[in-house]
Parts: sequence; structure tokens; C-alpha cells
Amino acid sequence: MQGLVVERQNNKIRINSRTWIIEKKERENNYTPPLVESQAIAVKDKEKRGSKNGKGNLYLAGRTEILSLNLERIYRNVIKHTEKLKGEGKLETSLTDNEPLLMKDTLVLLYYMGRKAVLKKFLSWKLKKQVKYLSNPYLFYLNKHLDFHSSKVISMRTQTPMAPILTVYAYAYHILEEAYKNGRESITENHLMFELAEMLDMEEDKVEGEIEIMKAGKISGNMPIFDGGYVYLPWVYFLRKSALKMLAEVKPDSNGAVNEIVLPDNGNGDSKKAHELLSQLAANKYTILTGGPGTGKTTLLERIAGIIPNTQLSALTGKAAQRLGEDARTVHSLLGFGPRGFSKKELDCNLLIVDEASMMNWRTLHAVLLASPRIIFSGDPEQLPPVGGESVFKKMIETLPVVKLDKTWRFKNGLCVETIKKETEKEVFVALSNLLTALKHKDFQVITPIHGGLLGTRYLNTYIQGSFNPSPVILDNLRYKDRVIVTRNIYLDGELIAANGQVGIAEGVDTVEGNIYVCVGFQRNGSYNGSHNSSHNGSQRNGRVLVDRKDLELAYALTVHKYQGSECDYVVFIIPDRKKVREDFITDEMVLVGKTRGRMKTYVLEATGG
DNA sequence: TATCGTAG
Repeated sequence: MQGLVVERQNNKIRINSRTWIIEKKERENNYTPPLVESQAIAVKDKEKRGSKNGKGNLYLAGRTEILSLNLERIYRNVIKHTEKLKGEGKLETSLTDNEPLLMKDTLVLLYYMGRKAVLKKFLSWKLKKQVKYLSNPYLFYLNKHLDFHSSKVISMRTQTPMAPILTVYAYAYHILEEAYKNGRESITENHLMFELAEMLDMEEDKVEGEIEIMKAGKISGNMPIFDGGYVYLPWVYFLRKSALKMLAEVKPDSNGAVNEIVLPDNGNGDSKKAHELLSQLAANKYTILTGGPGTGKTTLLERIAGIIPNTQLSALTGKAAQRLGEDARTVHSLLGFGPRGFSKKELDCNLLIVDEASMMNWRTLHAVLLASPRIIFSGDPEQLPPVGGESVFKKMIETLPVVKLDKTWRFKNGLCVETIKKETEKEVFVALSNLLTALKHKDFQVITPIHGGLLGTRYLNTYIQGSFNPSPVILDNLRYKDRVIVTRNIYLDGELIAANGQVGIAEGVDTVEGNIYVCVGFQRNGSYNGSHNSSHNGSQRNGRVLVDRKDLELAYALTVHKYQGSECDYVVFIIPDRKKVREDFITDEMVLVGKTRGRMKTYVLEATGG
């Protein structure tokens, strides 16, 4: 969900990508522009969080006093919109005397913020429900129709709410969501109290009273949950509770397949570990396979999958799944991930293998526990945690049986890392450019933590493409022979023909039913090495596939998250200026993943920021 | 134009 973004450019103002013309109003006519307060609020919020890029494109709250917007145009549009819905019989108009004004304000604000879908939904509701929302706009947020900041703007502008406890709920929920983004699954009641007191500008005693009311309230809908001095997002609380209960079940259902396996020694030296893993599997529903980077977790998993009939391989990112083989999928794809969580249910398999399990959160854990009678969670607790929420894997490893691999196979001559530090990102960019010239004919991969900015995937990809691939353009900014990654699962007649995370080479364009597609060639296991190896035999997923341009990205530079679990000969790991990202974004875990991807050598290019 | 990932 998107907050309110306000920018000013000369005589125009941009709000969430919509542009409005600014009119100057004389002070003496004592006209208060209806939307000025909400603009001021939006700006204040933005300032509080700090303008990250420092571009200063936000205007000062004080200056909004002399500005107003062309409201007549908005009113006309809203009225037109309303009339249309009335014509379709989707709107009741029997408002009481007091409500039309509130209604008008709310409608205008929704329209003004570019929330047309919400506006339309709102207009289609029964009057009773509409009035409920009008009397407390935070319901828009609590019931997931709007983001927190938009609800706040409506509430401030329309001088609601009339039921303050809902406001406290909304703020509490918002505080929890922010904490979750920072990797916290819960916060203490005290923490919540301090935050609420600050945000609502209330006495702590009073907040304490509100918290008591919240605690006494019935649990319904999206309300924060209080338990044992901690406060949780409801979905985190319930899925966590349920997952912990399932994890406590030790014995697997009677299923002989695992018990009777005799493992031949393959001479690779990992048979002892494989036996250990198999005996754990026979005795326990859930087992953990762990080990540092390059200790052969994936290889062992592939071996186990080849031995135990009806094993489903999965991973937490598309790229990691693709690396496990053709039949592997993301957990999300297997279990029907959608806007309301996982929709699926049960998998028809003996054993589910979940790779890169350090990226699991409670929701994914809960889903896989429901799905399979037996699971191997494979991962390294020292590698990347989930995006949002805390590392569930770190907790599981304390209670579940663990098989640990400790011999490193990836780095034949020991881990080889060369760190190059530069003050500015620009200097890092120059160093990268020199380094790439040297690596041009080698098997290399650039990885970076971010998408945006000078050292993000988007710009680096364009840059590397520009200097390494002189081939003609085939579509948009894609060139013939470009190295690309598929960013979405692609189905043809219900069959998966290309998976998110698959890497290939753009080979041309084709037109089907008037739509233009990029023809992408894939090689077995997806590690496409541009110059050599261009055989396209095998099944469809290893051959040529037509992919929509929007489902492809250049793959010269990938994020560290995507590349976790992958490897190649030479890796360039970029660390941007830490001041340009959120302070604690570049963690030890990320650095560990980043510097352990190169088989021969990893170059770490770091912008120290001076 | 998003900190990172997942889905159709």
C-alpha cells in the first residue's frame, strides 16, 4: 500500500502521481482551502520520516496557507461519478442533514488522493456501512481499504473520529506493521504505550487506559493481540501459535517410504550425512538440514529427492527454486500465495523440501506445515532472514532435530574475497566498471542489495548491457542475446513453461494474437553462460519460451536476496553507501551471503560514504 | 518511482 506523496513543481502540485494546478488565493477573503490541512499533515509525516534522497521536493507546511486547489473540478468529477453510480442503482442518497457534508468531504478526499477504486467501492456500500466509515475513517485502514496515512488524512480533515478507541487501534496496528517491517514479530506493551503517547500526543496514563480498553475488547478483525506483555499483529499471532503447535508433533504419519531406504555410498563423502538425515526423517516429521555457504546442502537435497519417492522440492525465492531443478517451485507458487495469504491446503507428497528456509516467516511456515506430512527445512541461520518479520528458522533450529554439514565444497582453495573500499558510490561505480572489463570473458555475476539508485540492479543492468552487449535492440530496451531473468511464473494451457527465477538469453521477438513476446532460450539448470553452451534440447522449460516483456528483467546484476543459494566463478558484490539505505539494512547476514557467492573469487566493492 | 521476497 502506498502513502500520500506530495510534491510541488512550479505552479503544479503532484499528489500520488496526479497533477493539480495551484491557485493563489487572497488572504483577505478569509477563504480556507478545504484541503490545506491534509496536505500539511501529509508533509509533516513525510518530514518526520526524513526525506531519504534529500531531493527536497516536498514543500513546507507553512507555505500551503496561500495555496488552494481547483476543487470545483474535483467536485464536478465526484458528482459525475456519483450520478453514474446512481444511474446504475449502486448508490443510495437518503442522507440525513448532517451527513452530506461529511460525505462530500470524504468523497472529495478519496478522489483527490487518487483512490478511485476505494471511492467506487465506498459508493456501492449500504448507507449504514457508509455512515460507519464516515464516522471513523480509520476503518478504511483497519479493514484494509486504505493505507494508514490516507485514513489519517481523512480523519484529520473531517474532524472525526467519534469513537476514539478505533483511532488507538489503528495507530497501534500501524506501529506493529512498522515494527514488522523492521523484523520484529511483536513489541512489548510498554513500547506500544510510548509510541502511542508520542504519535497521539497523549499523556501516558491516558494511553495506558486506552490499552486496557483494547486488552479487554473482543478479538475481531484486524485488531492487535495482547499476550504475555507482548503485542502482535493478529495474523502473526495466530499463525505463529498454530505453527508452534504443529511443530511440536514429532512422529510422522505411518509411511514406510522413508524407513526402508538403503543408501548406497556415492563416494562423495557425504553419505554419512545423508544417512543421518534419512534416519532423522524416519523418526521425525520435521528435520532441519543446515550448514554454512557452500557446504553442499543443495547437492544433498537433490540426492535425497532422487531417493525418496514423491518428494517435492521448493524454495523461498524463485531463483533458489529454479536452481533446485526443473520440478522445484517456490513455496508460494505451490501453496497458492495471494493477497489473503496461502489458499492451499495439502500437497500430495511424501516429503516436502524447503530450501533457503532462513527466509521463512510464520505465514510460510504455517502453510508448509499444513501442506506436507514430512518436511526438510534447509538453510543457514546466518544467512538472510525473511523480508518482514523475524527469522522463524533461527527459532526452529533450537527445537527441531538438526543435521549439520560442516565441510565446505564451494571454495576449493579456501574462500577468496577481495574488498575494495571507495568513499563515494560514484567511485565504486568506476571501480566496478574497470573490474568488469577484466571479468568480461569469465563466468561472473554482479549482486547488490537494492534495485534503485546508481548501485542498484536497474541502473547497473542498463550500464552492463550498454557496455557488454552491442547487439541490436529487439524490444523496448532489451537487446538480442541479453541475459534475462523471468520474474513471474508463466503458464501455457495450465502448464508451467517458465518459472520465476529462470535465467536465459533473449533470442528474438514473436507475435501471437497481436501481442509481442520476447523469445527466451533456457539452458538446463538455468545457469546460462552467454557465449558457450547454447543447446536447447530437453523439455519446454529448458527450451525456448515466449515471455511478455514485463515479466523479464536484465540479469547481469541481481539482488543479494535472489542470489542467495546461487554461485558462479566470479562474483562482484556491491555494498552501497549505508546512509542511502535504511540504517540497518546491510546486515551481517547480507554481507555473509554476498561474499560467499564466488567459487573462484568474490570482489566486494563498498561505498564507505566517507 | 520501493529496501529486500512471494502471487496472478
